[in-house]
Amino acid sequence: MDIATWNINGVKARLETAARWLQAARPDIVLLQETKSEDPAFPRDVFEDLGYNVAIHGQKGFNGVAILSKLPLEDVSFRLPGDEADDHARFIEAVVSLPWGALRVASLYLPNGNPVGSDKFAYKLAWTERLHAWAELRLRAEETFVMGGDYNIIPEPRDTRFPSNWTSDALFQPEPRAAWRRLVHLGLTDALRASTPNPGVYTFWDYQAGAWQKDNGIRIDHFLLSPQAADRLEGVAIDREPRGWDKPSDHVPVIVRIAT
DNA sequence: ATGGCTGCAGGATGCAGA
Repeated sequence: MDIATWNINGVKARLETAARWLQAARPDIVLLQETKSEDPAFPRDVFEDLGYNVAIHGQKGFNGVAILSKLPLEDVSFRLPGDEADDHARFIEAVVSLPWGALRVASLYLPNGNPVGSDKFAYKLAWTERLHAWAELRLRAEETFVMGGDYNIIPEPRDTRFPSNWTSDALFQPEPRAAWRRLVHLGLTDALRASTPNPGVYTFWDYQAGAWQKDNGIRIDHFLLSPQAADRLEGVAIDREPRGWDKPSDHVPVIVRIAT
């Protein structure tokens, strides 16, 4: 089965583009970020008509995550534990049943954190620690899970065309990069890096300054897999095509293939 | 390039993104 993650930068602005991609790629599960839609306004029908069950967690104006699934979604929950005061819609998880057992999927939208040193940066680091705790708990339970989303972290210099452009940016600071390494060192597999060590593998290109045309990209959309999920990893792909369509998101889908 | 776009809320322009 194929599981995709995609920051679509506005579900209402991206309806045609999203439907076009879903019909072409036909993923079984899609983890969406930056839906930017309150729940009553979320265009469920469009995705249901394409054969998906829909679980959403949105808010007004920004953020917002969702899970689309051709299989029924069970045990849906909407919050990353660890801070009851956090009212950002950045996390949703659910479970699907497969012949070999339960697969947990999480769609996460990690805070951007700019500017460095601000409250937003502190929030990013705190959120990452909460994600670490969540992953640790699931690993201890030896669950089969995939956590996909917009991590807003450039893990290494090879994950950006021009590392020097990002030295002052929250996405490339030592602290979030260390947090990423701590996540991986828990025993999670960075699906893309299980496939290739090569540079030039990006998931985001800025709208500005011809970044797409110049291939001035960064890799910030990731899948981390538990050992049980990594054992079933059959392939990973980044679909750059929709970045070249009209009215594109600035991110493209990343897809993992999991053996059923 | 001084974020040079884009989406959203709201009804002008500011916030947020990365």
